[in-house]
Amino acid sequence: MPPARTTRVASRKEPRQARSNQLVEAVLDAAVQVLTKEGAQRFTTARVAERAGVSVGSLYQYFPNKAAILFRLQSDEWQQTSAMLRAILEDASTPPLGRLRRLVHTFIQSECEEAAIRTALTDAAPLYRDAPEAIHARAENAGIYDAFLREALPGTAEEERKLACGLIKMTLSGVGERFSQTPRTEAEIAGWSDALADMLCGYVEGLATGIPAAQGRDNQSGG
Amino acid sequence: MPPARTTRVASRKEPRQARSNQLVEAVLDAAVQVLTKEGAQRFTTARVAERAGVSVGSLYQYFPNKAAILFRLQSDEWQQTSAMLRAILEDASTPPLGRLRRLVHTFIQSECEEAAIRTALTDAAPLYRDAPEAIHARAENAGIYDAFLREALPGTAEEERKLACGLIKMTLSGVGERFSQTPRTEAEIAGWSDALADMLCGYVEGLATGIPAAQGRDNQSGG
Amino acid sequence: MPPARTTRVASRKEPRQARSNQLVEAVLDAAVQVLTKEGAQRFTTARVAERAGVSVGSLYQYFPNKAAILFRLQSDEWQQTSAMLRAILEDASTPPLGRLRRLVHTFIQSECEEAAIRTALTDAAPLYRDAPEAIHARAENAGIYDAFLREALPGTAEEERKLACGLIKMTLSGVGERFSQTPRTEAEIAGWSDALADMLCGYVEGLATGIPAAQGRDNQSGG
Amino acid sequence: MPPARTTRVASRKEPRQARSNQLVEAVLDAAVQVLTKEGAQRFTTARVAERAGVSVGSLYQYFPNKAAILFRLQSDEWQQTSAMLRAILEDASTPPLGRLRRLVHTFIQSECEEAAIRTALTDAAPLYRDAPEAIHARAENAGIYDAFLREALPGTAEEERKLACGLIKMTLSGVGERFSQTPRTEAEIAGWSDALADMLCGYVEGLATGIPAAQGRDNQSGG
DNA sequence: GATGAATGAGATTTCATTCAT
DNA sequence: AATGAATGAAATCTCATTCAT
Repeated sequence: MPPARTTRVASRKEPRQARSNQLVEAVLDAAVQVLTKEGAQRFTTARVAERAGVSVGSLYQYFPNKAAILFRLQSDEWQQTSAMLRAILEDASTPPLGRLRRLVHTFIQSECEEAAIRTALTDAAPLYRDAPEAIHARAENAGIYDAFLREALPGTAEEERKLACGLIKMTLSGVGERFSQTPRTEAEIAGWSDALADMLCGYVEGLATGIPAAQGRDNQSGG
Repeated sequence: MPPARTTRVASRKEPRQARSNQLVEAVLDAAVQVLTKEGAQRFTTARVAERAGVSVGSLYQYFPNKAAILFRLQSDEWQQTSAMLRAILEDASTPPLGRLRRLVHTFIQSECEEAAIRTALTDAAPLYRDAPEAIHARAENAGIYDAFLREALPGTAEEERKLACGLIKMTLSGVGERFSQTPRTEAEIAGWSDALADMLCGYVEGLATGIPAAQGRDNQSGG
Repeated sequence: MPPARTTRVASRKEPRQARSNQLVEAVLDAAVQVLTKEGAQRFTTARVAERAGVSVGSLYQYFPNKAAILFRLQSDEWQQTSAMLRAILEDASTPPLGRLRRLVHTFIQSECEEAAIRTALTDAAPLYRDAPEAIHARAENAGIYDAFLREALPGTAEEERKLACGLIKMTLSGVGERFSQTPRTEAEIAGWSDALADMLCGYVEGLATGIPAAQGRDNQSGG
Repeated sequence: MPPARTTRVASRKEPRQARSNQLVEAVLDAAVQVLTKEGAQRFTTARVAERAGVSVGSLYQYFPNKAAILFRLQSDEWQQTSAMLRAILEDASTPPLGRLRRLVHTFIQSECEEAAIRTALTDAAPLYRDAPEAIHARAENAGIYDAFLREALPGTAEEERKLACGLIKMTLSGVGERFSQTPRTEAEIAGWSDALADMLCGYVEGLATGIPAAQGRDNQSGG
């Protein structure tokens, strides 16, 4: 990969009424529309400005460059996902694996609903991916998973937990991304979510019992 | 998403002579270099031709457009992966879950080795993704997984097997992609591969015993 | 002939401000210069922009593509011709054949004056000819001729008049085009115009008297 | 118009068996096909060579450049027209105006039949038009017309005859070109040809009687 | 004589960004 | 603050012609 002229991606001026600046909202809305209706290839500042009903000049008053718009969109997505994660994984009224299963269902469902924008954002990722803000943002929800696993697997070693955290996270987002690439029926979503939850819960339970599903390891017969 | 002007992506002429093959090879080599050293954004036909030491015109004699070069790269990747899949999953001398575990290790290892080019190809995917050749190519190794699961889970219903196939495939590639995004040590690779293999083997074994790791399901206590 | 990728040829934005109009005018002026001084072969957007003293980008802000510039030039030509046609053929103070004669003179004169640009535009015709706007524009002055002939030949059947309309129109433009291909003196222009007018007036008069100059028809002796 | 880098357009080597060289014929056939099926825009030497089943190299052994192929096509057309002209206008067994009428019918008919190739050749004209060979070739059939008019209008002055020659020629080719631009039925062809013949015969007869259809002249009443 | 791979100038068009108004 | 006209570098792709084999 290239030295990646790291584009500064944070908003140029923080609009005084955070989140409520109409222009910023209009631009972000328009950006989503352009992205989903025209694709990442045709995502141009001119098109976004036009659809937002503002001038390019105004657009550039709040976003230092094109990447910043995309990053902001992605940021919002991440924030929503974070909130969902937190709401589900921290829900003490449900046993841990019940939460994990619910998380899987909710996450896959939302991935399918947002497939269009997510695909487009992924396509556009090279434009904002390497910005420091993006790198930082991605690290964020690691903590939520960790707290969850700390609760689900009380006795586990730090290292092992970290690894499990990462694996669950990657599996969820990787499968979510791929699964939602094709349009899905509600039944399909439910079926796959259950299967994925089975897999993840099985994994976590294996860790809990200390007898990891070690089938296939060299010293084992494996099925 | 947009109607996606589907680019034809197949090679322009089937080079038979040594000279031409050299040119095609040179272009593909150069393409990999440009992609990994400069990134998908700066992947231009002019740059590829220059680095290959040929003229743009020559390049266009063998590739109808830029997407075709990228697709060819991706195609080769897929073919290698296919071969690996087949070699490992069809190895009758190893018990099924042993093969699955070996597959995970080999796959993750290779993902890490090829991380740079794979990331770049992913970035460039919008350019060739919708070409009919690409769509067809992606469907290909489904059969290998299916045969494997048919052997590993003899009694399973068609539908259930299909789902498991898809889930394993998506998990493997999703986790592989995400894991290899950061540079990894050999130890990390081994550790994560084992964890991922544990998860997948556990899942398959669960299917085999007919007692899916149903923890967390609504009618269950969940761990 | 080929399916002819029909280029949209209408102006990109309707320039309202003085500044923009200036730019459009500059481009059109430059286009005429390039066309006449360099020929249709060397008529490129870059050259036009350069001669107009604007950037290519600006040019493309007002014309969606090269064809649109040419079409606009042709359009203007057609409009001028239309106006001339109308002014002459609708002039009630002159007897019909007098008007026809005057039309011939004026038309041939103007064809000779604009020979250079007209030839160049003809050369470039393949670029805009098939655009819907062009097809529509060409049909326009048919009405003027028709009204004229209705007056000159009151008793004639619809069908016959239509044919005469077309014939006169084609003769005028066909001869005009060919005659103006070589540089001409004023005397030549006058002489040929008179001859052509003689021919056309004779033809119309023949239609009027109902005794078409049927010489040479199979049942006739023919001179 | 530009100084027009006058391309030498004559064949590079006169193939020994004049007109019978298979390669030349194949190329010319292919050229016609490419021109009519793909249009002047897509008329490339590569395409012509491919359709002719020869290599570009071979093509360039007999034609010095692309323009030469087109010119040769046009030349052949002109030669055919010349032959037709001569056959009809020199036919002593028919009275002059009868011949003229027959010429009109035959010419218009053939224009309609060859519309496709003629349009394409016209589009391509800028490529060969200015070559000395082309300029010379165009002047050729003037003689045939002149001899004809000398016979039809024995007493006419040199100058007047020259003018009439040119006018008839331009009218015929101009109307033929425009009329054949739209597809026509046999009935249309017959009807228009008669009308055009009426006009031309009327004109010639007017010259013969010495009382040119002077309607519309300033000192006349004009119908 | 024939071939066809190689060339590379050149054409069209797009788009992020600036800055005068 | 807002506008949107202007910029011009850069990207993709074509094609007439040559020349080594």
